[in-house]
Amino acid sequence: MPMSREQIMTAAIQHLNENPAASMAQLAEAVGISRATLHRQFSSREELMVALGHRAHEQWHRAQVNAGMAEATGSTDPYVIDKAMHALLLGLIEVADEYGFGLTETAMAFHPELKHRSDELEEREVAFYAAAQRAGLLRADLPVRWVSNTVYGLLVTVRESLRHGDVARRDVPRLLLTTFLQGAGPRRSS
Amino acid sequence: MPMSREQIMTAAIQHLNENPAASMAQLAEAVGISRATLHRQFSSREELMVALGHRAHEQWHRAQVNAGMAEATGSTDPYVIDKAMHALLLGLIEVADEYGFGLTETAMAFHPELKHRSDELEEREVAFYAAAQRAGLLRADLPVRWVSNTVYGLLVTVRESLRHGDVARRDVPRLLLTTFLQGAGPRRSS
DNA sequence: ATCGTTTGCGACAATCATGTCTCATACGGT
DNA sequence: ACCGTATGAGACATGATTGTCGCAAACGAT
Repeated sequence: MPMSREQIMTAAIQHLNENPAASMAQLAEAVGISRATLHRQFSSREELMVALGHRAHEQWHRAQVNAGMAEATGSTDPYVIDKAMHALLLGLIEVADEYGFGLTETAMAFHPELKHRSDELEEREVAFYAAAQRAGLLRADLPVRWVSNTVYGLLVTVRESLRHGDVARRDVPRLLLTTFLQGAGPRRSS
Repeated sequence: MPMSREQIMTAAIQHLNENPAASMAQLAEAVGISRATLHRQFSSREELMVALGHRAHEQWHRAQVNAGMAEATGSTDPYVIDKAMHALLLGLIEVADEYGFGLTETAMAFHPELKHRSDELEEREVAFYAAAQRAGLLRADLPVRWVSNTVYGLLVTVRESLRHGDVARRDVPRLLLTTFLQGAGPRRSS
């Protein structure tokens, strides 16, 4: 049975997470196929990268959908928005962990098609954070794009912490949520 | 007068912040010198990168020193530690902005010498954050390395926000400090 | 004006990743 | 067992980058 594109992509991503600058030859070896076969599935390195980016965006989008982000954005019920925000952040942890190298790799942002899709997804998320601000769930004195970039930065934090083994995987949701919402300062007396 | 190594490095960094994958030819052009002259100052690309990494580490170290981090680490006076933490974060903003490409570029972390120095600087900072935890200035329920990585991630946030023009530069210190210490959640009733 | 140094320019070899191609082989279904 | 297909191995051309070199021109100080 020929190794499917999906299988190749999964293995390629795992290797790219360790060595983002891996060559096609290195990727083929990591996947366990020959360079020729890799080129038969992805005619160029760029095509592979775009395919990976596309799949990462699908995952990202799925995290937004699964969290009910769109509906929550149109809602004014703090409970609905809060629940969506928690679910969204938990989903983003998975994406950041699986496609971590794409968080920082600049090559992904060069392709206009990928950049457009990325901007689109980010835009929806920004709208959601704005709704969370209106509902009083997020500080309203922060520029909403700063909030969005904060989530991004904290996902980099997650990735680094897991890469270095600084924290246990099961602790990450709690760490991310509390750090995002309460910060690292001491809990204020309520 | 020959263009000094320092001048070359400054111009090179500015260009690398825009295009982290720039070739020696592109860097030479950006600096305003010929490729041959660039090679006369830095015999190899690796030497240039190590020199840039070394300078970034110097700046980082300077930020720690200027903040009085070492003394504060040995202190138990919350005021001293708090003052140092604020100064440190403000200093790190400068470093992250100037050497931003080094935040994400993996090439810098491959050279053993640079990695060693980086680990050393990070270790001291971790010790400082631990002191801040003991003094009650940072949450004690967070792994100290998570705290350190949080600062790192928020510096990525700073860089992205400035790159995209999402926030004004003068607002960054306040945004970073309040986000780090209080998070993005609504201010708790004190 | 002259001399020593630095620079830019162009050429050069070497290396590496990419993309294409051929061909023999192994595999799978019938 | 047979046949079509996918695969692996390897060769090949190509392009980009790197690092080196030589030489002529520009520059600076005296």
